[in-house]
Formats: sequence, structure tokens, C-alpha cells
Amino acid sequence: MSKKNGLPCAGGDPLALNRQLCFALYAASRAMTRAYQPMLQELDITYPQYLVLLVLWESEQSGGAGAEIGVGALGKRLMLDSGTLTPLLKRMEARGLLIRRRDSGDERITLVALTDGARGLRPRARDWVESQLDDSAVSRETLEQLRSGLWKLLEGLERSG
Amino acid sequence: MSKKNGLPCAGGDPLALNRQLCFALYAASRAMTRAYQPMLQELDITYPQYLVLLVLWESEQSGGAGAEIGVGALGKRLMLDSGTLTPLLKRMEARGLLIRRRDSGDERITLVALTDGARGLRPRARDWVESQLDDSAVSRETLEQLRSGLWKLLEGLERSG
DNA sequence: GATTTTTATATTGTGCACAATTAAATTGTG
DNA sequence: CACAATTTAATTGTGCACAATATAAAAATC
Repeated sequence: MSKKNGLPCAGGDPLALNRQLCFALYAASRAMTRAYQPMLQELDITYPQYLVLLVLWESEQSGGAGAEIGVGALGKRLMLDSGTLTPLLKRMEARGLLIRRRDSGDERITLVALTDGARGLRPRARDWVESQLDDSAVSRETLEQLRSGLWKLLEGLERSG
Repeated sequence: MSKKNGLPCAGGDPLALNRQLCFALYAASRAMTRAYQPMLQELDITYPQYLVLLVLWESEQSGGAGAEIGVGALGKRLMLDSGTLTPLLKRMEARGLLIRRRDSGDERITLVALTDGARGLRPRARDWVESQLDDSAVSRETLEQLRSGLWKLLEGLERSG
């Protein structure tokens, strides 16, 4: 039996589970979300909610505190649609993490802005992320290569999609 | 502004979205599932259901037609628990893709086995996967490196979890 | 061999994802 | 200006994921 990376990998079968890039992605993505749970529980947020915070924190870094972003722009950044974001943002608003309001200039647009409470979570998230990088069982170089390869894959999938 | 791979990537911010491996994984995994939709729609199954079929097809390759597998073993293979699998397998049974029955030797175990209908889907899936590999915008070598890096990451995450 | 402990699956409840549809505001055109 | 076409969110419905709990069978222990 041929093996690669210590994993059994039937050489002749193009449908072998361990040979599927799609499954490696699926499993790794969920495992990564699991790895974030300790931090997420401490902040009392979910993983997609954390991604929303990343976008809003980043907007405030460049645009100053109080920066607002529309649901559409947020969705483009995270590659999520309003069917996912609308209820998620409502839950975040209910938890006091952000405010939703209509754009006064274009009433179609719903703008979201961080609260001070959500701003206060940022240093805790940053510290945890940095400590995880320090403790990582995988080398920083491998992580770097992975990230770059994943973006290449994403571009390829977008192009053909 | 520093850039990598043509993507804006704020150099100083450890929480920049485009720098997060977790987000690259999350986005790439969903994009990959989207890329499978044409095939999945033709087979009238969902992506996790396809993964179940991969496991069962593979079992029959090595164990002969009629091979059965318990929910637990299936879950270990796909890294999913019964809370996900039980309803998913019931839906697959309702669609005539598999049969569920209790293990006569150990009544705790629910065994699942493919139907002929599900066996008939295999060549169609295989042909589609192979044609996709041929048409891929990303080189086979890059895909190979990605898959190997993802398994390394998975092992690292499992170890620390 | 009765009882405790463990194992295997199922159930319940919450929160995504995403396709499809709806509704409302804006823009473009005659 | 009227009105059709477009844009933007929200809504609806299905199917995962997963934590927590429940249930029942099998093993282990006494």
C-alpha cells in the first residue's frame, strides 16, 4: 500500500477521500474553527461574528473610529450574502457589539458600526492570535506557504466560477 | 502599502483579514464547495452527502460490494459527529442512496450500506473530478503542495486540540 | 448476576451558509 | 415627469455543524 505523509492514500483511485483537496480544505477549515473556540468562548462570539469584527476593526484602523460599512461591502469582503449576514448582524446588534442604521443618503443600504464594547475585544483577540502563532506546532513558513497557496486557489476558483 | 500575491495586506496589523490563515481556509473551503455544485446538482446530493459516498465507495473498492460501515467509523473518517451524520444519513436513506440497519451483534451500532442507485453515481462523479483536474486554473503541483500542507496543518491542530 | 461504567447513537437547540424570492429605494430612459 | 430596469437588503426554506443532553446496549466490576 502506497502512503504519503503517513496517510493511507490508495494510489489508483481518483476518488480516494484522502486524495481529495476539497476534503482536506473542508476538514482543515472546521479544525481551525475548533482551534479558535477557546478565544471565541471567552469573547462570547461565534467564528463568523469574529470575521465581521476583523473587517470592522480593520476599517477603523484605516478610517478612524466610528467607520461604517454597508452590508454589501461587508459581504463582498467575507464572500457572504445578505441571507447569512442579515441575521448574524442582528444577533451581534442584540449582543451590543454593533449598531445597524440606514444610510441617510441611500436608504437601500444598511450601515453597521462598532460599539465601544466590540472595540474592547480587539486587544484580547490580538493577544490570543499572537500567542497561538508562537505556540504553533507548524512552522511559520509552512503557514505562510499555505496561506499564499490558498489565495492562489481562491483566485483560480473565482476565475472559473 | 505592502502587497503579497496582489492582495492588500496591511503589514503592521496581525489581525488584518487577508493575513489570517483561518479566513483563507474558510473562504477557500466554501469556494471549493461552490465549485462542486454543478456535479452535486446533477447527482442531486449535497456536498457532505458526497463525502459520505466517497467513504462508502472506497469501502467497497477494498471490501467488496455490500460493505457496511458504522456511524462512528464514518464520523471518525469525516471528522463529523452523530449530531451531523444521523439526520444527514436519514435524508440519504430517504433518497434511496443507502440503507441503515442495526448491527445484529452490537445493537448500539447503526450500519450503513450503499444501494445500487448510489453505486451508479460513482462513474459520473469520477469523470467530473478528472475533467476538473484537467481544466484546473491552478497547476497540479500547487494543488498537491496545498493538500500536503493542509494535512500537516490538520495534524498540528489535532495534536494541540 | 446485579450494578456501575462506558460506548454508540439519537435528539434538541442554536447559528451559520446559501438558493430563491420579495420588497423597497434608486437609477436610467423616453 | 412617468416608468421600467437595476441595486440593495431582508425574508423564507433547507441542510449542515456542533454543543449538550438523553437513551439504550454492552462491558467491567463487584
